[in-house]
Amino acid sequence: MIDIKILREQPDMVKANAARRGCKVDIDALVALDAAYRALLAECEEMRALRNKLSKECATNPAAREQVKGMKETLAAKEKQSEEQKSKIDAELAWLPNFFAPDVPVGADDKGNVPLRLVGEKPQFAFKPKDHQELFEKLGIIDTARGAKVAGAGFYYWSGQGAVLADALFFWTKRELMNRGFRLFMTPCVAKEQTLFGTGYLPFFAEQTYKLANEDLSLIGTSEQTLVAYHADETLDAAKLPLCYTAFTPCFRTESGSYGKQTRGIFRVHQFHKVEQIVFCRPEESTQMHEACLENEEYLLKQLGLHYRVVNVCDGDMGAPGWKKYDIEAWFAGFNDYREVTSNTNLTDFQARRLGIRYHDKTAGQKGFVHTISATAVTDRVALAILEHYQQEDGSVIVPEVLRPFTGFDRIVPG
RNA sequence: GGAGAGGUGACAGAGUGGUCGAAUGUGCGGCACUGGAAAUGCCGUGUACGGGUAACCGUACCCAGGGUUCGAAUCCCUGCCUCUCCGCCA
Repeated sequence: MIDIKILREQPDMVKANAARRGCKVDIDALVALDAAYRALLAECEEMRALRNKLSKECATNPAAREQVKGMKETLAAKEKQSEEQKSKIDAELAWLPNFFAPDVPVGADDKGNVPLRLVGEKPQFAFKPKDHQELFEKLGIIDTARGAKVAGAGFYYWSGQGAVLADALFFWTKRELMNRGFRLFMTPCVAKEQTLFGTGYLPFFAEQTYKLANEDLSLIGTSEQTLVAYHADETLDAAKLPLCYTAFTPCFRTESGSYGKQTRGIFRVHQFHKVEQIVFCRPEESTQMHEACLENEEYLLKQLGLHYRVVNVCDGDMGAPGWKKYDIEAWFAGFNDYREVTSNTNLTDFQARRLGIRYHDKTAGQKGFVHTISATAVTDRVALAILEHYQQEDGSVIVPEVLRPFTGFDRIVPG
């Protein structure tokens, strides 16, 4: 949600931003509606002030009672109209996207993302590297056929050494983040509509969510939803900021409309697993915290010995809530390409406004909405990158050293 | 799942139709006292929206949504949540 005052004071800027983001809201009509609403609201408040005044006289003055009675219907009608205008304004406002950081590149889709740096070495193979699907079939560590049998296409099982690898990866990641000041959570895996709205997933990504029948609940698409909304309607003490939270949860996405996109293996699925980084911070800190989260992501990938690149995501590839976003694309030897493994967005006050997450600096007497950062730490995709990166000619996979204390083995072998 | 109790400001806790945005206590901020502190005393201390350069003014908010009434924290209905007891249960 953007500040409606910006809409009033700089409608042209809002209009330009909406155009750039492909937002179809009629800004001029919205501005006009807001003006009409405020005029009507002033009328209502005047009438209420008069009513309150007369009501106090009722005990001693019967004439006042008759006068107030006469006002009742008119006031009720005006109030009803102003409420209708307000909800219409809110509904439109909910569709307005966040603004962009000045350094967000222009582009139509992910091809417009700007690579910032390459890190690590591309692994060299004396043989033709397999993609992760070939590998897990050979190793017997991921089972998509049985996933489909039990839950449908897009679901899968990790099993045996593969499940241990994924488990070790997630466990290790949580420990690393805790060492870097993150508080670990286990969160609900379902959330109310208000939560999805507040975090900016609704109304923008409604088709992506699994809604439970006959309940005001959906499966979470990410623990960002439950972690950010954790502080909904709260005022945080600025002295305690930034707050850095992490959680591991499954993430459910319908992926409707994404057929044909990188569907081989389990790259794009209905359920994946993620360790998340969430930061609540003061507005002036958010750029720095955004970079800090990126540094955490890079640290993890470096420790795992993976080759990757960092890209500055362009406007055409960024969701409506985002102000600036970095993706990290790891090298997938079997695909012979870089593919997104993590994503890191500075949402500024977009979510905080919707959820009512404020901060109060008592010493400076400063108040406002916090900024939130939402960044991946690792997901299953990182495990897939490990498989492709560390594969051997015989189809076995070497386990990255940092994970060995948690796997208890240093090589995944067929079996 | 059954039975009961209850949801008021940062917290505790009054208030059962009007001058209540809300007593009192604690906490917090300021001042006084002190060599300094404790204790004590005095003053102040919610949020949002609208209007105003500002001092300030108005409106709304006592879980949420409806209703009764000239007027609702207070009465009625519905929902949500919490607590206690019983049952069931990983």
